[in-house]
This record gives sequence, structure tokens and C-alpha cells, in this order.
Amino acid sequence: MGTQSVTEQGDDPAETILARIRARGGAATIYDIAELAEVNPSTVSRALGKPGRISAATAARVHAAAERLDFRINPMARALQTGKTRMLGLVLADITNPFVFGIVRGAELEAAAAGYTLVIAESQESGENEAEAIERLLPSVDGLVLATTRLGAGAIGRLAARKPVVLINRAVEGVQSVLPDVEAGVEALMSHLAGLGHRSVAYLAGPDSSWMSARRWSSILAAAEQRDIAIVEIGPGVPTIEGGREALRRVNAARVSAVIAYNDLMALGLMQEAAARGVVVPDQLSVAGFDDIFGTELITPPLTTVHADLITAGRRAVQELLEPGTAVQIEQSDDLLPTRLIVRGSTGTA
Amino acid sequence: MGTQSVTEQGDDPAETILARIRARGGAATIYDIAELAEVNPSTVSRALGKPGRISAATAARVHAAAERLDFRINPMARALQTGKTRMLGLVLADITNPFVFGIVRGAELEAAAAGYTLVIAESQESGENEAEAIERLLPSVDGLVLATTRLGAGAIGRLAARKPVVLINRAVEGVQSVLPDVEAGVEALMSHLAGLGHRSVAYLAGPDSSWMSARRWSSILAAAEQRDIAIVEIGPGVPTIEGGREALRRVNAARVSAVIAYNDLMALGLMQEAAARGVVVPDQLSVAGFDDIFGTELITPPLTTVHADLITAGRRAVQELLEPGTAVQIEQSDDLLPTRLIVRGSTGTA
DNA sequence: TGCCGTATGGCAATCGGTTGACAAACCTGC
DNA sequence: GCAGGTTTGTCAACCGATTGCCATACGGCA
Repeated sequence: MGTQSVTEQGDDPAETILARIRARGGAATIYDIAELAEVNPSTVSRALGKPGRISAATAARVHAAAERLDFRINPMARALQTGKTRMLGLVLADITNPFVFGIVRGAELEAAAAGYTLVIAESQESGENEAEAIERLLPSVDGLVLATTRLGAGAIGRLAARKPVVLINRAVEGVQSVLPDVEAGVEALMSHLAGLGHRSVAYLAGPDSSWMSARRWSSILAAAEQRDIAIVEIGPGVPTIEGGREALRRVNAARVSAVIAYNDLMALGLMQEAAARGVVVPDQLSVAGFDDIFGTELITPPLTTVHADLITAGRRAVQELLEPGTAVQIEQSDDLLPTRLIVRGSTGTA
Repeated sequence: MGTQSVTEQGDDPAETILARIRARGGAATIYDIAELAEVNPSTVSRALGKPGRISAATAARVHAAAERLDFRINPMARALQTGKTRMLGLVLADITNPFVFGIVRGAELEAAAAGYTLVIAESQESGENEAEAIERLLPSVDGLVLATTRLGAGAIGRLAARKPVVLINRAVEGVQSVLPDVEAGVEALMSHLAGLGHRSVAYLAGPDSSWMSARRWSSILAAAEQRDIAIVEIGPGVPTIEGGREALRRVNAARVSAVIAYNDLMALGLMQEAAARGVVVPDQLSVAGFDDIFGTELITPPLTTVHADLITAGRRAVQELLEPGTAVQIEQSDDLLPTRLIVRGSTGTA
């Protein structure tokens, strides 16, 4: 014995405390740490959360104890006191639309970097689900990113009054938003089509309620007028492959040489239906879309589309949520997301 | 005056309380309700959460007051006391893989139906990110769904000891899991290929660490042996389109007439690369994949694949998490998810 | 009328952190 | 050696719900 003492667990204070934690069947708390480091719980809290407030020596003891006990802060307890949950909500209309990939990834990235947790809710393109999901989410998040939702401007405004809200691909007076440079993308696309000799073009619109569909249409209209190209709007349509397929008939009936779809999903649908009906793309009909989603390179011919940097959109939305520093200037700010035309095989000479 | 009294806000107790709530800048609490309904906070709690415990009359008063004040329970406060957060974590390797669509949607659906919130974390195919994400998530969720992660069996086991865990597309001793009926799908696929006259087939494996890749390979191996078909395993490879593209050379070198890819993404990559190199599918090479993801119908020729019901996988994973009723029998339980062969154009006669 | 069992509501402790107010200890410099 | 200022750590209240225990009220029954 003596130096060669029996290694009894009981004599190591850390072991004693760990045993107690295990017995209670939970995780270590700051009280456990306080006991082990022989300080007050409040000191633990500050050592862990307010760098500089506690002397380096004590802080080191606390950190060592925390490490030893494998301490993990209880987010609920902290949230209860501070009112901040360190969670952000991301509301999507349809998670099976590859369009959301980039947004989700960008938002995740940025949120994780800031130590925030991202909660994703999807409404499956249903307004009720969406309202419900948002209500469920609201009390537990510090802010909300709304990506092309079904909500009306009024509801969004009211929401923004309760919690910070950032919109993606949509603008509402007084609410922050992240928008792509539609103008530039459309300009490039219309020049491209004009250069190929198209004099008559159709725009296949998305849902009536879609702010972005209207925005794209107005840009396209302006660009067409400027170039003296005939333009017609067809729709509204469901923003899915199915919606695109169903619209082909009306597009054909319009006797245009090119069609611009509200989004890539609809463009893909148009192309599938065209292939099924023997309409050759791009010889008989040029097709273009927006967003450059997964799948645009898969189809034959590959789809010409206006690329938007969705990852950056997701990142920036979260950034703006986290730092209200950015002024609440919507529209016309120079920070529209860059957009660029990707020319592939689905567009050809008229 | 009298009946025609001045409508002063101050005389409506609800208004007074609402004003106070607004001033404090927060939401209504059970204490506010208690005050308005003239009962004790504990009565409010019970009226709202324990049906039957409080008399119908009082409960009605409480509910009316809650409604009036637009009460929304504070999830953090409840979680702190009960230890249950009513949140579930879903960990994905890569959210940009269309494979996860169904899983996410199914899990969302089921979680929402049970009043739970789903928190999604993605590791971007990196082990470190994943461990970090899980650590971040763990304290705030009641359970975890792990969909084809990078974690080793040991780590998963340790995790399962801390919180309920359900695995998708992977089995670990003693941990619940949701698995597809690989056997049946592979049988159907191999019969199909054999019927087309293929006598020499390659399997393009996924990552080394992938449990499912190994599982598929062993099934394929068995089915090939049984049919006296020559089979080779090529790989491991990255489970993406890029990974598939890179593998084409090795597949060609193997001089097989058909290749089965670990998943659809790799199969799509193989086909893209084949098209780029003038290898005609299916005339010179038949290609098949697994999962039936978005995009398999887009490519030309469309991809033959083994469909798995991923939505159901997501749903069931959440169900098992929520009701531990299900016995912890992994493997060999009859509840493997049905699987079925979808024959499309990418497979043809040898 | 009186006794007992049950239905109902209240009291107060509790979950695990955070934070304002304060006291003790420490350092200055004169 | 002491006034004045700064660190550093402690005390105790608090966030908003839940819940075990208890007191009262009420109904039934003898």
C-alpha cells in the first residue's frame, strides 16, 4: 500500500462525480463542474462563456473539469434564460425539388459556422402545412429563412414583426431578402435567343402566387420589347416536371420557336414531353430554364439555363439573419446575386 | 354612458394582460393565462396537457384564455423540465444526393404527424463534420436517425447507448435499423440481366466504408454464382456522378457486357462518360443502379434500377424512434422494405 | 347527520443555465 | 500604511414550464 495504493475509484473526486452523473442517468451540468473545480456554478458559466471575465488560472481549472466530465451545455436551459435558442428555421415549399439543394447546403454551412443549428421544414407546396410548420417552428428559432413560400405578403410582414425573417427569391416591403440578378440573366438569355434568330418566344409561367415567376416575366417582357421579339406568357403552371409536361401542348399551340420556362423542372418536363411527342429540341423548339439544377446536364440535349448561385443565396440569407448590420434596403441594392447564362444543347437556331 | 360606456381598453382584463405581454416583448406564458383565467399556473399546465385532470368547466376557461392571448408553449421551458425536446435529428452524408429526398420527406411527414420537429444535419461526406454535427445535435434531440453515415460501428454503438438511434441502410449489432430487401431486388435484377443473355457482369462498388455497398455486393455475388455468371467487383469509388465517370475506364477494361453500380448517381456518371466516349448504352454496355432517384428518367436511355421506397424508410425510421415498442431485432425480421426492379432503357441484350 | 373516498385546484420545488449586484482580495501609488 | 480603483468570484433571482404532494370541496352512502 502507501504509494502502491489500491486503485480505488472512490478516491478520485472526478470519478465520484462521474458515477453520480451516470447514476442520475443524465449529462454533466455546470454544477458538477463547479464541484470538481471547486468554484461557484456562476464562475463556471462565465469561464465557459465570457472569455476574460474569469482569471486565466481559474478558467483553466474549469475547462479541465468540463473536459474531464465530458460536459455538453444544455441548450434548452440556456435558451430558457437567454431567450436565444441558437436555432434557425428554413422553410421550403418542396424538398424534392433539386432547386433547394444549394439553398439548404449554403444555409447549413453558414449556420454551422456560426454555431447555429438549422431546422428545416417543408410545406409540400401546401399553404396550410406551411402555416402550421411555421407556427410549430417559431417559438424555437431565433430567425427564419423563407425560401419561395406560399405565404402572402401580409403574413410574411406579420411574421417579420415577430422574429427576424429573410426571404429568398422574393421581395416584401420592409423584409430582408436575398435576390438573384434576374435582369442580367434574362438579358443574357434573350440576347442568346435573339442571336439564334428567334423572333417569337413564349414564357411558361410558374404558380400565380410566385413572386419570382412574375419577376422573371416582367424582365423577359422588357427584354423582348427592346429587341422587338414577340413574347407571350403561358400559364400559370405547377412548377414541377409534371407541370412542364402538361404545358407542352399550349406551348406548341402558340407556334413559338423558343420557350423559356419559369424553372428548370418545368423545362425538363417540357423536354420530356417533347421527346415523347416527337418534337425535336432544339430543331423544332428551343427550351431554356432558370436555376441550373441537378438534372439539367443529364437530359438530352442538356438544358440551357440561367444559373443562380443558390449556395451563396443560402449562405447570405443566414448571414443577414445573424447580423442585422445589413441595412434593410430591399431592391436595387448592388448586392443582387450574380447570375449567368449556361448555354447547352437545348437552344439552337430558330 | 352606462350601457353606452366609453370603450376604454383598460377595463378589459385581457387587453391589460396583452399590453403587458407586448411591453415585455415576448410571448404569453402560462402565468398570463393563469391570471386571465383566475387559476393557478399549474392548473393551466394541466388543463393544457393532461386531459381529464381538470374539470371541463375550468379547462374551458383556460383554453379560452390561452386562445385569447395567442398562447404558444415555450418548448425550451418544457424541455428543461421534462428532458424531452420533441426534436429528432436526421443525419445525412450529402444533402445534394437526390437519394435523400425520400428519406427527408418521409421523416418530416412522420415527425410532424407526431408533433415532433426534425433537425437535419449533413456531413458533406466528411467524418469530422459528421462527428461534430452529431455532437452539436445530440443534446437537443430525443433521438437520431442516421442515414448512411461515415461513422464506424463502434461510434454508432456508443451513440445508441446515449440516445435512441435508428439506422437507415445499415445494420449494427444491437441498434435498430430500417433496411431494404436487397436480396429480392438483386435477384430480380440478375434474372433480368441473365434473361438478356449477359454472362459477364461487373459491380461498381461505392466507398469502402459503406455497409450497403458491401451488402449489395454479397447479394450480387451470390446471385451470380447461382446463375453461373462471371462477376467482378470494381472499386471502391466515390458515390457520386463524378465517381461513376471516373470508373468507366476500369469497367470497359473488364470487358463485361453489363455493369451494376452501387447507386444511381454512379450509374448516371457511367452513362454520361460512356456517351462522351462513344460507348453506346445499352448496345455495348448495359447499366443498372440502385434506389431509383430523381434523374434516372431524365437521362437517355433512362436508367434501369432497383427501386427502394425511401419515403417509407424515412417514415419507419421515425416511427421506430418514437415507439420503442418494436423489438430490437435487427436483420431477418420480415419487415425489410420491399424493393422492386424498374426496367428502363439502359439494359439490353448482351 | 356524519363519514369517507374521490375529484379538483393550489403550493412550491425543480430542471440547468445566465446575470446583476455585491463583497472580498488584490494592486496601485502616495 | 492607507485611500481608491480594479479584478475576481459568489449570491441569489430568474427564465417558463411540469409535477409530487397536499388541502379543500363535493358527492355518495349508511
